[in-house]
Amino acid sequence: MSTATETPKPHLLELLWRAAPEAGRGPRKGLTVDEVVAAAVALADEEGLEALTVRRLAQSLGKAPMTLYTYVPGKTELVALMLDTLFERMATTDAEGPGWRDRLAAVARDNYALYRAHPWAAAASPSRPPLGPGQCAKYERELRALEGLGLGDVEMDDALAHLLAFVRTAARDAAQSEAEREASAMSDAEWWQANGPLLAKVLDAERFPTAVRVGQAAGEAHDAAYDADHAFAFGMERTLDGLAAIIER
Amino acid sequence: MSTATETPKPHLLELLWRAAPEAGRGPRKGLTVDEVVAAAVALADEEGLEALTVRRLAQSLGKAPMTLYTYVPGKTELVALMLDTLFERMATTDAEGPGWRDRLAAVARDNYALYRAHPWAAAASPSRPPLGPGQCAKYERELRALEGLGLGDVEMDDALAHLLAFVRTAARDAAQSEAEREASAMSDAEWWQANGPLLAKVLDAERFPTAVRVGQAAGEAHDAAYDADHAFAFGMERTLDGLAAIIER
DNA sequence: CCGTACATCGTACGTTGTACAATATACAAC
DNA sequence: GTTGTATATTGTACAACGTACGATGTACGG
Repeated sequence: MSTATETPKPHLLELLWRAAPEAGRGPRKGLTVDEVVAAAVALADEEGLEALTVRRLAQSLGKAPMTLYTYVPGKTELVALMLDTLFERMATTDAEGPGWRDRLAAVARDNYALYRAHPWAAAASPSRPPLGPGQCAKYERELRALEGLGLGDVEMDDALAHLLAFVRTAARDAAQSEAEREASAMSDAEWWQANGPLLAKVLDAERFPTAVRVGQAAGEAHDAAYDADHAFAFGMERTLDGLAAIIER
Repeated sequence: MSTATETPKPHLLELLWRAAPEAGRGPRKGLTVDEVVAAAVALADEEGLEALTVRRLAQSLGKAPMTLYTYVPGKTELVALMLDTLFERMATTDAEGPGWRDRLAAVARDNYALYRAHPWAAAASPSRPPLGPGQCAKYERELRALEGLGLGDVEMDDALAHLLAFVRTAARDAAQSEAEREASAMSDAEWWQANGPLLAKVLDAERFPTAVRVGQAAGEAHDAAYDADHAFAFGMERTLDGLAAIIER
């Protein structure tokens, strides 16, 4: 009881910063945390977040499922680790001009590209990501785009969070509508043939005049294929305009 | 083969508009779609989306689990129905002033209130919700706040989608951080005691000068309790400012 | 009055994350 | 060199999920 050798399970923070105690007794470890995380990222990239199961991941590493719990306390922590490595290796581009707007636009585009390349990340990432090295470096780098604009520290954090939340949502919506279109057995024509009559009957222009008019215009404009990217482009300009209101005052 | 009596399973649209064929043969139905949906909404309201299982829902209705599949083709369609009834019964408030900004602010606040009252809806609702009667009425009503401002039809749709996406994300983040705080076994003090030393060691101000300064300021300003509502207030003003750029031009 | 369409429901399958206990291994201490 | 122990690995097992399938009973159309 009192002499029980407590093996405190590694907290998430220790894993993120790779601050494991490095014990020496017992058999050698056949893997590293990085290998597990890398395999998980590869699997999620190729087959999506729902294909990332403990069993599949263990299989891809040539181990039994339960073995992974030696390296990671649970699936939640695994996803956090995946996200942080993604942030650490994130590609960045230079701003296209000297102004704050160019810098923030580059930040937005880089994040959008990241989430489009790894759709599982947009779906998985929580509002406040865990404070790993990758996240911290990203936060530092992106905050610099807002430095020297006359904003207070709190405003800088608010502004960045606002921009990043928009990008993440846009990417998530884009990936989702893409997945829905792929998963849908019906083509657009088939869907319209099946549901068109009912829709026409029920969406009369007297009950919903504005909705019918605007909805039809929007549907024709972007034929649902480039819908998501258009929404991102529109939203990014609006978001930057919104930030301009507190920057250029 | 050719004379096979095909029982076409009801499409989602028919369910949303309650356009079921109303067959007369066989035993009486013991429930209605509305009763099932209402019970599902009540269950999700009280215990969250993850507690909404077919078994629990059937139990709350006094039926066997598989019985529900008589009324709804699957869980996906059930959630769509839940969302549409939520939209149909959604409470709206009047704008606080005569301008477009007051109208849009009212739309944003109404949506935020809806998603805060029914957190599962913010988590479940897809980017493009199904075209049920509730969704259509909501779309019509909210578009009217954008009418007569000189925007094109496509721009009106873009602007509304942009605003609603922001609100949904803000509400989702708010609910998530609230849930995390409740689910966390540790209090803030405990967490800090456990992770503070490592964090202090690893977050040195030389590697991350801006991040440390801004992060500390942000952390102190809103002590994580009213964080989410603050983010909504800030983001709403920024979003409206962003839309102003294309409305007041 | 009968045949059939349909509501109801019990059972079962494949899937998930992971708790638990058994086994094998390699270093620390003597 | 031997022994004790911490630990990596793994097989089995559990509870929960959505839902496919088939049996059973009911009530209306012919």
